[in-house]
Amino acid sequence: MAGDGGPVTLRGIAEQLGLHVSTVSRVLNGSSGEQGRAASGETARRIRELADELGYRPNPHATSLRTRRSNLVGVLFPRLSEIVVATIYEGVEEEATLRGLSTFVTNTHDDPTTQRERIGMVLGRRVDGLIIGDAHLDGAALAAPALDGTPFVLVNRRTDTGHPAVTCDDHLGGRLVAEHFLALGHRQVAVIAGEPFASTGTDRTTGFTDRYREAGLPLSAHSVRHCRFDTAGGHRAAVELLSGSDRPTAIFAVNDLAAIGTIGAARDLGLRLGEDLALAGFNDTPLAAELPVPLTSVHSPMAEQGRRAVRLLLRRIAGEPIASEVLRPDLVVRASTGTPIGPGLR
Amino acid sequence: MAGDGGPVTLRGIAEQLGLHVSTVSRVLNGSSGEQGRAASGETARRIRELADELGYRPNPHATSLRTRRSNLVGVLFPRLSEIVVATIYEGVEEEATLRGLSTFVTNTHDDPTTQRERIGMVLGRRVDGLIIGDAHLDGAALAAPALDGTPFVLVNRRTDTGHPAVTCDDHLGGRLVAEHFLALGHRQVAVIAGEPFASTGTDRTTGFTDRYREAGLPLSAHSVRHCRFDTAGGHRAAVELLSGSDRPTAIFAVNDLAAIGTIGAARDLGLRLGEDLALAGFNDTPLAAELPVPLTSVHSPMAEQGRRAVRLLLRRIAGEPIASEVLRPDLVVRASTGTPIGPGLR
DNA sequence: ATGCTCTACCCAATCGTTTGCGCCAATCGT
DNA sequence: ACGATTGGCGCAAACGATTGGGTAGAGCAT
Repeated sequence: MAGDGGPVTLRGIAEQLGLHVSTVSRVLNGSSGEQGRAASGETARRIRELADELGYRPNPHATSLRTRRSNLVGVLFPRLSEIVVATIYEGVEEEATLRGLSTFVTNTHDDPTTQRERIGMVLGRRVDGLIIGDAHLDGAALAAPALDGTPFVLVNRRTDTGHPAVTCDDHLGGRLVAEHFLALGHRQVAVIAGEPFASTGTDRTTGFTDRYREAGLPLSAHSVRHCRFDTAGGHRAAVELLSGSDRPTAIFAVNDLAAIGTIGAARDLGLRLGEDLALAGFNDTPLAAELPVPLTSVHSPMAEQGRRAVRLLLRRIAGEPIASEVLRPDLVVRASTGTPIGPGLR
Repeated sequence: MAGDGGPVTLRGIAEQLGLHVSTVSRVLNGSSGEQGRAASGETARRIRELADELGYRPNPHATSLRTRRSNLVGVLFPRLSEIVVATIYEGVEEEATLRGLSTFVTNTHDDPTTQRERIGMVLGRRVDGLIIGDAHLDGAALAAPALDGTPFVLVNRRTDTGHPAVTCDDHLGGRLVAEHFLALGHRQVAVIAGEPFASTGTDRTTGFTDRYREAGLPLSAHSVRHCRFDTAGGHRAAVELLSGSDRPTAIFAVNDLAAIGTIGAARDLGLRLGEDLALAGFNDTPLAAELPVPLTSVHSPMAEQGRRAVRLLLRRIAGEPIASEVLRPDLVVRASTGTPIGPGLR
């Protein structure tokens, strides 16, 4: 029962029991070694009993002030309204809760100024570490001097600057799609490559193009189109690709949203998916399967990335040596890549 | 330059300047009234100069401990991976940042136990208030005794228990769809109604059914199907509705995800959208426009709900009297509701 | 009786801010 | 010239928890 006269504190409990606050503190919070030495079994029992009768909850501000540990982590993402990101965050939250951490999550819209601002903001809140999901390949925002000292790990996107990261093996994902297209006999293909600063897009793209090059069918420069990671961006890019003279028979969109934009473009141009045009996306979002023509997509373990990022960060905070982790994707073939248009190629 | 020897504190600044920490505190933080009386203009200037040369950032734990105000708010949602929710959260975050608040946001999966747990968790973090986006109509989780004392407002969903809320006028949204269907001549219609505990679904449904009843065409009980707010749920419900004997010519799905599930079902049953079946969704998510057959949907101001919820909460925290707010939706007609199948009805 | 070791506690400093009050000197009113 | 202001600060007590040191008494051996 709270409300007897202000929130219940260690001191309140100590006074009611005629004990000293330090004794109560040790019983309620001390490392199990201390617990024993702090009070007799009987006293400890009385303390614990009263504490939960009163609904005692330690004041985190006081604890953090004293211990210099906040059990807070900052989480940065471009935009949570993208389902991929939101799903990663679900994993982050799940694992964080399990470990007694709370998270500040914030949208940076991939804008470097906002990124720096938000990093400053969470640092101001004295987080113990950060999980950064909006890294740009050049790692620019991570060079912020303010960051040094505070541990962080990347998730979803890596940088070229070698910060520890948990990612999907995007390069492999791209290869899987290429492999599939090749098996179907597609020789004229294109990539909707996403933003050039995001490793997800570029790695998936190079995975794909590498495989085609190995097959002796290198992609021309104009068959790789960058665009925003959303439906509108995918739509525009697809229109450009599909209205040229040498129209591709298959398109790899590096994420499902761009793929959906591509579907819109194909519709506008009168192309039938899986027949006139093969299309593959990435991330296997729940929508992929429900589309009128179900979408072939690369499945990536998103929530798992989030969980692992938390664990990795925790190890880093503890000062243990850590290494980046790469998770394995796999291809889910559906109707949008239709049937072979020619003999398989190798 | 941080790192000269621990983080920079008021005391550090005060000592370097030969002043007392209280003076520095007042200059840097005092209400503008205090600022003037705290130090001479010259002294104030020196303080401010040194403070930002050293990159001083007040320790929020110390401040919160002392002032009993954390500038933290807890935000509860069923799942952030739903785009509607994520968009509302973007509004929340934007406004919160503007007001100097930070947010803890958490997913409760609409599970009452988790809801209570998470409420306990954010309360344990000593938030100044909560924004609750996962309310159930019965308001059960909000009766938690722990909550009393901490101000909160609802967003997106209201309860029957009269807590202050910011919502879309869902009832009106449902009416708009009914109006549209009636104008197209649909007499046999059905609703995919979402979860029965969420006001969004039930209000949209009754808005719709009320209008049809007024038109002299009351819906039969089995033309209203509850389901989960996701594509799979929509799919199942649609299959049930569409494989019965008196198949509806138009379906109102109370959110876009359920609508997309319906599209999948229609596809499986060989029904052409906008021709054999009219379909309308709700929320006008970015996908709606890109679908092969663009989806008619009710547009609702989602981010704005989030922003208003923050402002409302702030007023409540300040002890001002507040009232619920209802935002106006509007209908966006696209190809999925096709052309009239008969003379318009009234 | 003396010294030792436990057990079961208590003491007090500390984390970094905020804020009511007090104090000294200079200025003002008369 | 003398008391009353007021400008410009300093003092110290909080806020609630943690933690390195006591210390008093009991029990034991010498």
